[in-house]
Amino acid sequence: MEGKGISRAVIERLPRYYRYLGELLEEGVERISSGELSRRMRVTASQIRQDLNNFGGFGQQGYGYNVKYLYDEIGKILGIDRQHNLIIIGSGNLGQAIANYANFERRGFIVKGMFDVNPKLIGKVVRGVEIMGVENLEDFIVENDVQIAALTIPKTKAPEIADRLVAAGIKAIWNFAHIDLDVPDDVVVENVHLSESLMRLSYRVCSMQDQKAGEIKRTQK
Amino acid sequence: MEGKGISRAVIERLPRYYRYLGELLEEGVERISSGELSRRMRVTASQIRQDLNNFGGFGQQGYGYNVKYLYDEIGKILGIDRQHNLIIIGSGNLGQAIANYANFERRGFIVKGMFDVNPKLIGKVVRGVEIMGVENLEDFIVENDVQIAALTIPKTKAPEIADRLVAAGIKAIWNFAHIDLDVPDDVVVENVHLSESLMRLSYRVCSMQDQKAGEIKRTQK
DNA sequence: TAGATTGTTAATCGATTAACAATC
DNA sequence: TAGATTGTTAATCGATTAACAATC
Repeated sequence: MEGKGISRAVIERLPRYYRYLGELLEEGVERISSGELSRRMRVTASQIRQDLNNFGGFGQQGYGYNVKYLYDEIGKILGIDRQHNLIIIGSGNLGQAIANYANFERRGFIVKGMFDVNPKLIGKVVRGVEIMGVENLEDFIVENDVQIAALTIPKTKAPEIADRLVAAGIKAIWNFAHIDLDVPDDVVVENVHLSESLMRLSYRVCSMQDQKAGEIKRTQK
Repeated sequence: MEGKGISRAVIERLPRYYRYLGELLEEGVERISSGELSRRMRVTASQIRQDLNNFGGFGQQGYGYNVKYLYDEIGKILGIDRQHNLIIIGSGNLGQAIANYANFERRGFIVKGMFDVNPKLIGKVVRGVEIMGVENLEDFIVENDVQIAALTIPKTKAPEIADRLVAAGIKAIWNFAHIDLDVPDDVVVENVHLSESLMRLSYRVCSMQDQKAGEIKRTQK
């Protein structure tokens, strides 16, 4: 499971493979060929085989891939078989949504604690987890072996909290704040910039409209 | 503003440029060169100039780019200057987070309505918007000129609702359900698969650990 | 004018697709 | 064995970076 040398593009696609294999598993499908998976996922069979072979040969000539086996192997590659302790900083709607969701999905992600600065939220219990103030953040991280922090706080507060997280030895930040965080090389930051996603959507809607308008114009000529 | 021929990679980067220009604007910076922006954003100056020149020449030799002008132009390209009416289907924590956020950001996105199937939520008012049942979804879309629907419902219900949205003439779906939607070519789907984001995070944390373990091993030899 | 910096062409790099021998 | 399908190499395609003439 050598982590290096795997391109960003491949890693981006892995979770999607995992999801489709999970669906196949639920449907009771035992084996699948790259060709059939390619039709379902709307990617080329070549790409599927290339991607998987970054991590080893999981298939068998003339047979294809065993769904359960491949599913488990990708799970291992993604590290979903290991336990990840996480905390959520910012316990508003987004923080609570993530708490529900991370526990729900269960695959190795455990919400150990939730934090907020709002006194109205502190003390409230979400999915069995009590919301705490951020004063003892560092102690909590160390005592509970927390690896991942989800950051769902305003961008103005994010850099300061990120620094505290890093100092406390956090391994990764799941960043929902609308700002790029500056952290050491050995701390992973995974950004979810919803505003940027919405802007891309906007762009695509507009360019679709322009395209249609163009077509009409051409037809009328 | 020709929508076609622009590569996906460029579109992905546009909102980030917009965000950095917004920050510069707040800092009171009037002009910026691709070189200086490159240092801030940690991308190559070449890439910045190439990206921008997909849409026209916004700069001036020997001077650089006027921050306010470039900010506005990218806003236009992204379609943020136009008004987008949106609805949110699924009014749980995630739906409410989006409602707060979309109104908050204001840049042309207006939450016209919120929907849910849960009777406990129906009738509740979030940021001045009342949560409705999904019975009259289609009428609401037509009457309110709704272009975008955010889908924050379980994956089991998503395909059915997506079909209804498409039939009602929606232009785009902001999809938070953990499933790929099957819609006609002229309907835009922008996916936010949080589970996949979390898996990528997990992968990167694990491969970082493996990398470190490898380094220690090598040092000890 | 001289210096700075763009816009744009050319070179490089990496990712995707095609092809096919290996093999179950 | 014959057919199917992988694993893998080679070919193509596209995106990024470098270079530099144009020009403010």
